[in-house]
Amino acid sequence: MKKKISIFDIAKKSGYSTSSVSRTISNPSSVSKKARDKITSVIKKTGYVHNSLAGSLKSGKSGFIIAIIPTLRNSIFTDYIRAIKEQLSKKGYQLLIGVTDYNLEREEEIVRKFLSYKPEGLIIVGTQHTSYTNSILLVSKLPIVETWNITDKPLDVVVGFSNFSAGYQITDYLVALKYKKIGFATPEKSHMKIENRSKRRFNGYLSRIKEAQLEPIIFYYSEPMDHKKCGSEILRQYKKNKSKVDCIICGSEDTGIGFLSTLLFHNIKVPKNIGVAAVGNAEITSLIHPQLTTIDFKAYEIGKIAAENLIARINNLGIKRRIFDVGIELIKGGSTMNQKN
Amino acid sequence: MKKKISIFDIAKKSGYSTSSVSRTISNPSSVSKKARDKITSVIKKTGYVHNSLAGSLKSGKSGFIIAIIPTLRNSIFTDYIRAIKEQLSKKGYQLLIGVTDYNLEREEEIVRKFLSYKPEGLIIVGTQHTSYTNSILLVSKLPIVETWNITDKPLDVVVGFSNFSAGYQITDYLVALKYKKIGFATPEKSHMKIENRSKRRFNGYLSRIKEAQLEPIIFYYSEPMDHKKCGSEILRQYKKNKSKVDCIICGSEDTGIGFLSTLLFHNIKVPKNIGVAAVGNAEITSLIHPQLTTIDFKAYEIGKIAAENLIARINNLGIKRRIFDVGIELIKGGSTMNQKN
DNA sequence: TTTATTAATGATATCGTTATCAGTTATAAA
DNA sequence: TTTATAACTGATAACGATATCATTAATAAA
Repeated sequence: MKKKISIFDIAKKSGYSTSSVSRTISNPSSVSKKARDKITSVIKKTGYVHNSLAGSLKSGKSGFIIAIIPTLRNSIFTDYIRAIKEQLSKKGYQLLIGVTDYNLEREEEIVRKFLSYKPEGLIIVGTQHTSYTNSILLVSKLPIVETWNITDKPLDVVVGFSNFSAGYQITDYLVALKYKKIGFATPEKSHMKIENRSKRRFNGYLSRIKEAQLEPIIFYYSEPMDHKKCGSEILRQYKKNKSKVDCIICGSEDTGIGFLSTLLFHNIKVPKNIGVAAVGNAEITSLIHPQLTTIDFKAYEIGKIAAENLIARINNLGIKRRIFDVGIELIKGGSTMNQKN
Repeated sequence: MKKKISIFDIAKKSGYSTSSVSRTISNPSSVSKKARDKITSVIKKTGYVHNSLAGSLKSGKSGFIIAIIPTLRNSIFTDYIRAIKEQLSKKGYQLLIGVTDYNLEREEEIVRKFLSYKPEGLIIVGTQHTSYTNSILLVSKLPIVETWNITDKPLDVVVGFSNFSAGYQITDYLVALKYKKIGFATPEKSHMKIENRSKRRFNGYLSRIKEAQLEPIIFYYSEPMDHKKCGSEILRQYKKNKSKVDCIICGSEDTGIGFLSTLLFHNIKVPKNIGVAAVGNAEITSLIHPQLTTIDFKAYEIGKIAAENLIARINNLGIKRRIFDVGIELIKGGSTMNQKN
């Protein structure tokens, strides 16, 4: 059994000290060219592989960043992770991903487990956590960025948008289009235990509906379900009394996509027979024909800004702002009628 | 500045040795209930967080698994990662993800960097690597699973499917549907530098076309492009001479989706005016109306089997099989005409 | 009761780095 | 040339766990 090669072997073979070898690896410019060249060539020749674990142990810097998300099933979160990953890679940080499945207890477990990797920072989806999660995060004194939901009192930094505003704005657009009977589809009991996003979107809708002096029309569906099932459940309710509603806002992009494709499948014309819109966006909404009218959450941007801020915070660059509202974007698709100018 | 609490502090405060504390953490059943309870309570009280890095250093087991993928932009790879992540989490392994952007030099860099985390295994997309990558992987003696493309001589284990067969099977289906003028859209110069997947799919098509004594009709588009641009480029070529082709197979799911949605946007009826199919699948293809006829690669399954095999290999469970062909699945959508029985 | 066996505990060396500090050599200033 | 400063190098002690081996306590067998 051959013993593994360590920094000592490189030191011996190159005629320099372990210190110089270590420096050559982590900060080459602090070593003379002569030494650097010699050491580098020995490393190549021997096939030596640096051990980051040992390095991190001594230096106290692991280079790990934790990102905690509810699921990998939804493209908004994979876009978000992609943004984070890109930013971190640029700066040499390693990403560790935890998936909670929308479960706060699972989140707590993950946080606990992941803290043992001695991360330098943490990005987490949501602003609501168990009290134990909150306390260990606080005690850890780690830079933390909470994301998606704007809150007044973040643990540290928060990057997101207002769900109320999302619901409000999509409704506002439909009101402007002169829809008079605007419905809203929302899960009966939100499976989004992590936060009551659905409820907030719904409240935004309600608020705008009242301002317009219209009647709220509510469609409930039970979760968890896949796109298509949600769609057919809403369709069933819609069919019961078509004249009562001229447009339906789906509380999430998944539901919107499912509902729209269900309508198309049943040859119900959109937007001629009924308008469809959704709070939430995904690449796919622009590929369906007609394109789905949505509120885009800018998942990528949230991830990007969150990661940038986390890195700045880790490196103690004076971060003053603690709340970043990245806003939302209205995407006007063909699934609702055209604006009359 | 308060000193950080270590296993020594827990040992002292609980009246047991560091050995017992360590055992309580990593193998509780090897410690008496009395000791375990005492130690556990001290850990809770002090808020002690275990340091996996130090543990890994001594034990030589990091618990890290590396997965290297070309991109996070494509849902087939996020599904694949999700499968891997799920399997690894079950067994307590940590996933580190590297993204190559379809670049073999980048892949080499990533492999080198990631080996410094002393992973216990590696799952990688593709079977073609730089010679340097191959050599460090071989030297590392790590369990390795290559994925997606079946190859005769894997580095270690390979899990995937045959691209030739994918091209062949979709063509076979269209032939069976009595299409006579079947076109194939493929990138002029594949941006998939990592392997010539496109070419292999195309060869599968050619092979079946010849057997059917039909004429091959080729559409080239230039990459990299987004879905929609590919779609309109193919549309342009199609429009030049509509009578020459009654059905087009797109070499990738992205292109298929883009082409189909472009056709719908231009009010060209599918499959009435033209049939559309694609090699490759994504959740979205079933949500578009009409549903896109595709060859599904079973991304999730590849990831799952790859991870399961890697874990088995790490734990030295007798793995005999080295090549896993997970096959492919024909999804019959409405974007091609119905089978005539 | 005595002996054999098993379960539980502890002392200590060690994993492979880097931080720290001390020492040496090279370069610039006087 | 001498002195001051900067650039480079090296010896050594950690970082915080766990593996190993030795020891003691508890239980079963004789």
